[in-house]
Amino acid sequence: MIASQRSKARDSKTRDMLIDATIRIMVDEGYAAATSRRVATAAGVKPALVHYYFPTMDELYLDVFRRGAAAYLERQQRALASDLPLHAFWETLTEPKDTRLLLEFMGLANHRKDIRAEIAAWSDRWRERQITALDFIVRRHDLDTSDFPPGAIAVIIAAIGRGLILEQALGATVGHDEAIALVNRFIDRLEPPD
Amino acid sequence: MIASQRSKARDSKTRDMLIDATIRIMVDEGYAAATSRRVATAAGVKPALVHYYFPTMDELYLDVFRRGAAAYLERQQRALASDLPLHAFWETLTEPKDTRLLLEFMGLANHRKDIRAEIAAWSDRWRERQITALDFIVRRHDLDTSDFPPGAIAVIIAAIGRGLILEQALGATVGHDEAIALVNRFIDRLEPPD
DNA sequence: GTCTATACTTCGATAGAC
DNA sequence: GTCTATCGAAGTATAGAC
Repeated sequence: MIASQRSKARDSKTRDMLIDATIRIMVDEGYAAATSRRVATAAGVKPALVHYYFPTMDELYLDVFRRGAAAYLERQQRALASDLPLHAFWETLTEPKDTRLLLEFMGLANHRKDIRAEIAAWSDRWRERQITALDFIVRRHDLDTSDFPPGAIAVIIAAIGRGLILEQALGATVGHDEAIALVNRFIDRLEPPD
Repeated sequence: MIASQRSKARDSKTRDMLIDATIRIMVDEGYAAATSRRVATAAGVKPALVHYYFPTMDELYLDVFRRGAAAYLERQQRALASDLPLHAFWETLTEPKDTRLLLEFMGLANHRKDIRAEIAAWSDRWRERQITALDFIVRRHDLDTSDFPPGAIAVIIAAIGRGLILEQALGATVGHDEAIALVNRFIDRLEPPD
């Protein structure tokens, strides 16, 4: 095999701890708080070790993102293949921790241009799978795809899920309960339970 | 008057230039790039002057936010008082620069907890005015507020607007045209032009 | 693999000349 | 009001001992 001697120690407990620590800090305090020193301290090691595993901080961020992005895609695909795919998909979109992390990476993308392309690529990948599944769902329930364009639905409910999480993080929740109820009503109509 | 000798030079050309520079940097490169040195350079002055007008960086950020927030509220109210308030409101939500800046502040809120309360307070203020106006719109068009709960509509279309801007910043636009078309269809139905 | 030690940069902030 | 000069803290990153 050619592609397996890239970086040092692809699978290592310490490496995982550094990644976990980075996630925790990004979610709790924002991407700007995830410095090499902070990450090292949170993982219980010395700063130099961060650079042993990740020569630059961008490589750490990219590794964190890629790992999360792949796991997220798997979860999404599981949701979209479940009994009530639309309901399950909506649940993944409102999972606080994952969504908060994704929002931080979207902010980081604006700050570190090198990382932006990676995030954009994964966003498109997620979106395309969502559209494929939603298209199937709409057709299965004998609905018109021009009344319920899968692409539009994917964009919209993802935006709503993230918007709710974003505002919740601020502590601003006026209208949230009503919005959630409305989304649930829509989802139940498009994909009746039972 | 008592409350007018707070900080130095409330109205000053240099002060305005610093605020403008901060906005520009935050929008283009993210809040983490808006350091005292970067802001000073962008405004064509020396870093010490930033601290003359804004003793701490948090005070600069708060000033930028408050100024933008107040202007935004005015624009929103103008939109909500126009001929087609819902249409006009939707336009304010998809204005790229303002929305990008707001999203940066939402990220900053996660990084600088001192600033979070201010943003949350303004979010609630915007939202309440939106709900008041939407409630009026829904009733005027003889629609049922239980079919179109104003709070839900406010939350949802704000989330969609921001979501579109956020993804556009990444360069991820799959499904956006369809989503915009669907929103426009909804808005036209709820508030028919002519 | 993990550490100590260190180099170099950038940050926020202050003192004091002009 | 604006600058020069400077401080101490924190940032990324590297060299080299263990």
